[in-house]
Amino acid sequence: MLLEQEEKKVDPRIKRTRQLLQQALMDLMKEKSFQSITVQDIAERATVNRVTFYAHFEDKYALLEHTIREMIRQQLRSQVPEDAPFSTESLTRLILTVCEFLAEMSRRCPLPHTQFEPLMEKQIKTELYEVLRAWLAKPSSAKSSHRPTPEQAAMVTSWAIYGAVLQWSQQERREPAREFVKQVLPLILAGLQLVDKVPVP
Amino acid sequence: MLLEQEEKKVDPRIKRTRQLLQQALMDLMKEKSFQSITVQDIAERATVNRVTFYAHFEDKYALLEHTIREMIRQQLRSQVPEDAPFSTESLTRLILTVCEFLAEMSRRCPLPHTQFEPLMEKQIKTELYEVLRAWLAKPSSAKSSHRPTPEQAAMVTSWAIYGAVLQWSQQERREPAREFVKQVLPLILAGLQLVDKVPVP
DNA sequence: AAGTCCTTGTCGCTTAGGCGACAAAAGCGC
DNA sequence: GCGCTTTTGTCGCCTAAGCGACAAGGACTT
Repeated sequence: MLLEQEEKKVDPRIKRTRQLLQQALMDLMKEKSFQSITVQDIAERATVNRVTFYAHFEDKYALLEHTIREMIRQQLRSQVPEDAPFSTESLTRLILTVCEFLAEMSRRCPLPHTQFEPLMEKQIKTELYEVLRAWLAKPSSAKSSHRPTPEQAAMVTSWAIYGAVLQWSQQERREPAREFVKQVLPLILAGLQLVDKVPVP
Repeated sequence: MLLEQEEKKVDPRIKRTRQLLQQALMDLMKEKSFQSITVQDIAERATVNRVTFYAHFEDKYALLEHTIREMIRQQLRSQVPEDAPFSTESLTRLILTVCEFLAEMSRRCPLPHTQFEPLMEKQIKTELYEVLRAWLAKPSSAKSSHRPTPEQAAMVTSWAIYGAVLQWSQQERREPAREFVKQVLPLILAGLQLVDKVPVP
């Protein structure tokens, strides 16, 4: 209700420039460490003026944040089609996607990525929260006390999911992701079932 | 001498826009026929406004011309490093590249491409001419009469090469490109050897 | 034939992006 | 410490790109 007509009339040049910048950063990070990448490098690679960079992002850290956010968002949305109905299957895919994302990131940046782990955590949880809130908010129109609000449930669950996946991803001998998801799914589901109208499988 | 400081101070936005447009056209041609592609389609794919298209090209035919020209240029330059010294080996690579290009084009556009064959012919011969002229112009500073000028030789040779390769590419049972090049190389070379300072192998 | 729909070009006006230049702040060798 | 280079931000001025709207031509249906 409050946020409705988003991403409508954005100047296409702005969209393109941001796209170019974040693509440039992703490309560069395959070649060298984030620290050694300069704003100049990014601008050059993106075929964009350095000044233009600053018109869009505070600094390279802000761009990194935005980039990671977009990556996780796209990956989540591709697996969970925006307004899909809630189901244990959707939830499974959701958790699985986070597994793959974290595994991919730790594979690609073995050590140096420890410094932007908090950043990733923030972005991933935020996106998880958005998906979950959208799921839970739909059927709940009746106000029943003694039940958590969809927002509360979404918040708790997003933290729970991230925590579980993080632990999984940090094991050096980790089981297959599918296996892991099967094990933690009941845990995650337990909290959700307290919310109004969430189906019990 | 006359044309020296080319491609220096071109606004990067212009370069980028043209690049985007020609990339968009190439992508679209993998999906549908050139005739059925509209300016709108190209602009959309390139994330560029339709009006901007007209600021750069007369119509889609002009873009096609420019695109083909860039494609053949890049392919030639990648095989023959700009100011490589002339040698039979370079010449072989040159002819081979034209073979591959024409084969690729006729493979990709089996029938519909007959209509822009003249267009391709023009662009390919022009680029061939440029490469050859650069080769032949280098050592020739002594003016000897009764010998063709580098420009004449380059012109004749570019036509000869294109003609030979075209005939080869239109055979339905054609020999391997390398085989073919070996056979016609002496023919091509014969004319070049009349030019000052061209080494006889 | 008249009807709609789409594509093609072209027009001002607005906005984002490119540029040169600058000062401030890091790096870095010595 | 001290120069030296590189990087970082920030300033106006200029130019390319986006937009809405428009007329004019096809193409296709009825």
